[in-house]
This record gives sequence, C-alpha cells and structure tokens, in this order.
Amino acid sequence: MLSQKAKYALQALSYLASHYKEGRPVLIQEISERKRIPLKFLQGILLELKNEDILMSYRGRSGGYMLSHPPKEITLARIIRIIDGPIALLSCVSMNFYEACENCDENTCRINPVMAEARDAILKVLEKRTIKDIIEDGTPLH
Amino acid sequence: MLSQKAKYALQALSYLASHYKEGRPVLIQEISERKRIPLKFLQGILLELKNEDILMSYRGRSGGYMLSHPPKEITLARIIRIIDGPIALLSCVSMNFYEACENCDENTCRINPVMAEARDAILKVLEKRTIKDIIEDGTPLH
DNA sequence: AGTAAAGTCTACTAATTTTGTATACTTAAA
DNA sequence: TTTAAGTATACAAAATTAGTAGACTTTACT
Repeated sequence: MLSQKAKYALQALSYLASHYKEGRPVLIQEISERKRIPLKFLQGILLELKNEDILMSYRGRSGGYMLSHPPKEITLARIIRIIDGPIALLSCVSMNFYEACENCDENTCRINPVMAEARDAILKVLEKRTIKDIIEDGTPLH
Repeated sequence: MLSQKAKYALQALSYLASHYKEGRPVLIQEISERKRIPLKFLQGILLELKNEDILMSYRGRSGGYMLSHPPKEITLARIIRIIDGPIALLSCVSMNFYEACENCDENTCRINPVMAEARDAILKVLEKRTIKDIIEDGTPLH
C-alpha cells in the first residue's frame, strides 16, 4: 500500500495538473483546503516534489506551486519513488533501490524471479501512466 | 514493499514445500536455522499460516509443520494477504480489504481507475504464481 | 509414569516509521 | 514597509513492525 503521504502527493498533483494550463502558481493553502490535506504536512510534500524537479515554486506574495513539466511527462512511478521509495515488493528486485537480501543467495533463490515478474507487471502500468491520467474532473484520459 | 514478516513467511514456505513430498513434519527450529529466521518470530508466523489453513501442525515430540495443501494450490497472493493484508496500492481499489477514501468521491476520482489497473497487473502475477514456483533448489518451474 | 521435546498462548518491549506540528526565517509583490 | 507567500529545522505523538519472555499443552519415547 502507498503511504498516506504518497496519496496526498497524488491528490495534490491531480489538482495542480488541472490548473496547469492557467500558467500561474497555486497556493498550498488552496490545495490543502480543496483536497483536505493538513497544511503543514502538504508543505513538506510539495517541497520534496520541488527538490526533485516535479514542481516549481514562487516565493513571496502571490507565490505558490506549479508543475515544472507537462502532466503527461511525469509518470506515477516517478512520484511514488520520490515519496515512498521502492515500488518492487522486495528490495532485492528493486530497479532504483536495490539491496541484497541477507541470508539469501540470489543465484538460487526462487522467490526473486517471481517478485521480479510482479515488479515488471506493476511498473508496466506505473511507468506508462502519468499525471495526465489522474487530472481531476472530466478531462479525457488521453 | 512486503514486510520482513511476509518475506520470512515466503522463505519458510519455500523450505517447507521442498520437503512436502517427504510427508512428515518439519521442525520450526530447523526452518529457523536454515533460513536464519528468529525462532520466536517464526513461531508466530507459522501459527498464523496454520490458522488460515495453509499449514498443518503436529504437536508434541516429533511434531512440526507441513503444508496442508499441495504447493501448486497455494497462491502467493493468498500468503501475502494473510501476512501483510492488501496487495493493492490504495485501499479504495483493494479486492479483499476495501475501504473508501475519506475526502474523495470515488465516482469522479481519476486516481482510482489507474490504481485499479495497477492492482490487476500485479494480481495477475501473484494469483497465478504459487508456492510451487518458489520451491527452493533446482526444482523445475512447472 | 515420567520426562523431554515439540507446538500454543498471552503478554510484553524495543525500534522504526509514519503522520503530523511548532517556530523562526526568507522572499517578493502591493 | 507591510503582508502574504514559501523554506528550514527541529520536534512530538501515534501507529506499526519486529522481536522476546515465559508459562502452558500435547505427545512420543523410555
């Protein structure tokens, strides 16, 4: 399961994407109210996404956040990795957060290849689907 | 990611499956040593699997654990659900542990259908793959 | 019958992660 | 120069995960 934080991130991005074409920043406060995400918590999430170049921010009065790339260029896999880390079920089959198992020989382990298969299956979806696919409201899927 | 507990469970089942044909129970202690799983922790895990009819136990001297069904009849999805709960990324798309999101209208939410797609992809693997597929050693895949 | 070796049950505890909050600081438009 | 925005650092509470302790029950073997 995704963490609450990742869920908030997706909800916030869904909202930001729906305002992407307006070309002006959206207040954290506004997102917080509309999506009912605790303000201070959301601040941290958006900052993290900014540091990973998903969002850009404007400081000072009339500041706020915007997507720093078109929605269709940001995959869900990327977001989930930033917020929650590995997508794979075991770190020994993670593409981006690989860690060897202790007490397990990867050459003979039979769990490993099955989990790699599961990872491929889920990545096929999460690397195809983008923020564009989760824009809120009645926007078409593609 | 799966919990450590779920990983232990799969490793223990992998070992138990490799002894399935012998038709006699395997000691918790033996699994604990071979797979380097803390004994007391493993006891709890195996008990849980027994209560869900994955394993059967014999008490008393020369007791131990055995699979209560042929390895090919136990899916990985079933094991993971017993130990870790939902497989889906969000509970609002979980088949077995459904919970509605707060603050989100499922009829208009655009995150939901994408997560359902991801769930279907991973379940396709985890409901097809069984304990037989993870039997340790050089046993053939099918 | 007694003992030793196995699983079972209940109740903890320690560590880690998650989900936040508080407060002071920086920036920039009005 | 004030005010409304994001930024940074440091906490703190709650929940979950990982693991332990110890008494109890069951059963084979002597």
